[in-house]
Amino acid sequence: MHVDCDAFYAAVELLDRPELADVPFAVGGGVLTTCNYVARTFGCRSGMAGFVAKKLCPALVLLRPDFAKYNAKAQEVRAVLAAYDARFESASIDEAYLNVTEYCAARGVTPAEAVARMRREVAERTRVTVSAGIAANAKLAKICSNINKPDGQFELANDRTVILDFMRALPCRKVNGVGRVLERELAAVGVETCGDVYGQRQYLARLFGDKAFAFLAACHLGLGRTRVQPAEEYERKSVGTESTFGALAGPAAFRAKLRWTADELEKDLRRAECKGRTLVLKVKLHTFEVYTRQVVMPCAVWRADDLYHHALPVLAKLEQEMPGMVLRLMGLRCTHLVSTKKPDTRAFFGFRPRRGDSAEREGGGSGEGGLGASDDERGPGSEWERWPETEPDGYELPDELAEREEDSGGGEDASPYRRHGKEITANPKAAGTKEDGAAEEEEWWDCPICGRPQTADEKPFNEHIDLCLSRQTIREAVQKDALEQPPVVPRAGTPERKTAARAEKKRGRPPRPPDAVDPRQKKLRFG
DNA sequence: GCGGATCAG
DNA sequence: ATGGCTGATCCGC
Repeated sequence: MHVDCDAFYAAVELLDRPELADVPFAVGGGVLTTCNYVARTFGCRSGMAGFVAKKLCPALVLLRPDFAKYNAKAQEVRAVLAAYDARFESASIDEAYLNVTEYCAARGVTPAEAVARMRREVAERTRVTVSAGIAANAKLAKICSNINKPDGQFELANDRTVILDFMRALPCRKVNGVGRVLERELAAVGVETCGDVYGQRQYLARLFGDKAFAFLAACHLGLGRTRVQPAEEYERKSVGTESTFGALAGPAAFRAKLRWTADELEKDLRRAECKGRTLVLKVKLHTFEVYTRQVVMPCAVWRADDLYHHALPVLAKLEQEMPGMVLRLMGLRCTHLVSTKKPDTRAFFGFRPRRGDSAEREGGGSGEGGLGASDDERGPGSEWERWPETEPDGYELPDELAEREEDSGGGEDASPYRRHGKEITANPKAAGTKEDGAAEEEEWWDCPICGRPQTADEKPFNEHIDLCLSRQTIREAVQKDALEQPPVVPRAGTPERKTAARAEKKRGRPPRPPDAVDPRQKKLRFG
């Protein structure tokens, strides 16, 4: 099931300020209309630029957003959701996916009954209305939650024929991951609904790539992921900050802005409890052209001084490339993150992020990128996420796609990181349930090499130290390497250190047949 | 890997 | 004349 709060920011504001009920108002940039006035009059969707809305509706009252308030309310809503699926997945501040299979089985109720009850409970406890979609997978549920909005629900039967009929008439754009661009490109080849995909299938892979084709095929068939997991179990991949300003020119001004940006990024990295080994500089010219340039740093950093120090040459080079450039935006982003958090022996080397399977995830995220067509772990009753053994609909899949048995796809729908607030908080306990078992005081031993707390257990602790020592050695070697011979073009067959590191990295991973090559293991990461 | 581009909220 | 910010993925090279 997918739940979506109705005009969330506006709804929360309305609780505080009932006098707004009669006036058209919006929060922040987007037009969010509990008042419905702007929406009805101008037929706009919830995401309209504030200044555009103001032009259309001069009486519009724009409120300054108060994210602390919205987050607090979101937690209230989530506390209710937790009673229906403790492992629900927050997709953003006002959206979530729930698997209510167990809830329904345990109580002998239908999904529609459970969801109706959940929506009633949310409304009673939080005074916020939510809409919900009930369907066989996340992709369908997301679409369905928009059908009877606001304050409604829609169930799409878990039936092949019903689903195929539903998809046949569904405009591609309704599917999460199909944006403006792809919509237009598809329309250009006669594909406007998901049903149209079938007729044009012979062209699609060539035109849009295998990933997009697999994604579109999944759209036609109504396939999507069925796994739902708490947002905090997803691995964060980057932390960045950027800001827009009036026209900015000149090296001195650039440096000042860069310094400020680095300061901001340090704060964000601190909050995210991580540091990064790759630094990406982004600029937008006054002409709105966007450029990014990245640099790999010798080690992961988080301090503003270090960020600035490494970004400055990148900026200088950009200035050289484009003399006299005038900026309207500057941003810095760290990727190849290394956690600076407390936990956990296994996660330490980035081998296996806590949940134990993220290393297995691969592409297929949210964007159009979210074109991942195949799916997560197969759960019970999840045959719709599986490619049929034979292709009854006549798709001829490239082998690699058809055979993909593992893999996650990671979801074509909203990324769990998008939350308008950065931190990803753990799911709250169910509302109305007692605080069972206060989290026992955990004990940690600090590793003498990396300084990170480890579980206070002798055997894993010693194993960690072994690992840490070898890792430290490799890191130092690589760094020395990088410093001593920067311009040397790597010759084939030389770098035994890399080989060693790669072998090292495999440790702690689940065993894999010796000849099976996992392309995802290519990356080297040092923390 | 890098850089550009698309997408979502 | 549809903006700004954060984060993710995919493609071509």
